[in-house]
Amino acid sequence: MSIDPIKSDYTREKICDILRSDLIAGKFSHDQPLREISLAKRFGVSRGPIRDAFLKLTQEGSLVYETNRGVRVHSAIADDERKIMINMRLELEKYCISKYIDIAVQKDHDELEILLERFKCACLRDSLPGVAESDLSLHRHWVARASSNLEPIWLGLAVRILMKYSRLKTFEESIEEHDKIVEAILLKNKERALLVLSANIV
Amino acid sequence: MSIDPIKSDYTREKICDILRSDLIAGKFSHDQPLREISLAKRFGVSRGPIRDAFLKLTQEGSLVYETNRGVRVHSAIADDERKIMINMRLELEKYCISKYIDIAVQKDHDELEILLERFKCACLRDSLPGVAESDLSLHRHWVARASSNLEPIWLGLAVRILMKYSRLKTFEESIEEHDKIVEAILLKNKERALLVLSANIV
DNA sequence: CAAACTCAAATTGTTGACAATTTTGCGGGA
DNA sequence: TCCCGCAAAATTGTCAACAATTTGAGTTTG
Repeated sequence: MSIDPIKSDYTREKICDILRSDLIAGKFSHDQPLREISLAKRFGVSRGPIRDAFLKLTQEGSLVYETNRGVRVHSAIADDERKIMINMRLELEKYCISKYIDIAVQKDHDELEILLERFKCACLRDSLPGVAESDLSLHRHWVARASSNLEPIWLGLAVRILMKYSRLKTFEESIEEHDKIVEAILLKNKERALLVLSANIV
Repeated sequence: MSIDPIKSDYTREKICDILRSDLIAGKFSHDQPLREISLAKRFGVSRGPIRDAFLKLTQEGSLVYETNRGVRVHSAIADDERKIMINMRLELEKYCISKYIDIAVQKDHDELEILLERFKCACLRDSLPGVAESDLSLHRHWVARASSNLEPIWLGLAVRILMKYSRLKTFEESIEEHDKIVEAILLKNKERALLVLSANIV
């Protein structure tokens, strides 16, 4: 299912994902307005799908919308807000990983390893948007699998947290951390998984 | 500002708010699909604004979207998911109320009392959608004022939490609880505000 | 009788056009 | 020089039409 990587027609989902990783990677500056027309041209679609993507990203909190004035990149979060968010994300993701270990089947483990590999490749290619996207996809995998209810809430947190500090760690550190997390999951070692997760989300 | 209650042209924001309170009030059943055309007719607009509202509500987590199949009402959350959400919401709203007490000016306090009054009226009129909407507006006031960054995250939590248990308390209890919260805020008594808030969010 | 196929109806996805609003640039006057 | 207006340009808001996809009833076929 959905194995068409060459297909170049952008649906609203893809546009949303691309814009999100651009946002996380810091390709836009804070408070910068995003114009529907220019992005429509960039992706070769009309304004409809762009508006859809804007609305999703607005709800996630990375964009701000004002009536008749469109959207702009959200301003940076304060340190105390960031602390609250990290605590929430950590609590949430701990619950999800714990549950994921319980319910994951072989097929999930296969997908997990693919996502990890994709993340490593992005790190080695040193493409920041790619790293941001695959990092998010990896975490999103176990969150979504554990609870479709918590996933949108988690996504909003993760995006905002990553937006500012995405350059904090070296790619080598990131690879090692995610290696440890996935390894613990595959071994179904809950305790260790939660421990290494806590080190990753800071 | 925005005092035009008779104005019958629905912008996407209003449509979104109306649908959200209907959702919270339980007007739709779980897994029920929502059709763009029928809602477009109901609100007297085209499908565009309806789609916008769907995307926002999907991101908040009360609707689920599937490609080419539209949206449907999200299924009920499990008890352990609910616990996680309540914890997160409480932590978040505590932070916001505490900050709100620090930064609120007279104008905010005026608005707060208006929102409380609106909530009481809805309770006495016994209109469940109205109660849901004004309850949310009241809490949203101090959250939004404290942090526009945390607001969308808070909204997603609050909606999902309220969706299932909105009939749990009597309206008299709700009025009393909110009276206490607002009273504590106006007196700038942080400790008491956080205490009564904890009793309200369960 | 059940499974598979066919085709029409219903629904979503996308687009381009037009209306409404906001922003921008340019003079004119104190 | 500064500060209004005012009109043009840019941008968002909404709509109706058409394309693509899914659904469902009816029919055929083994």
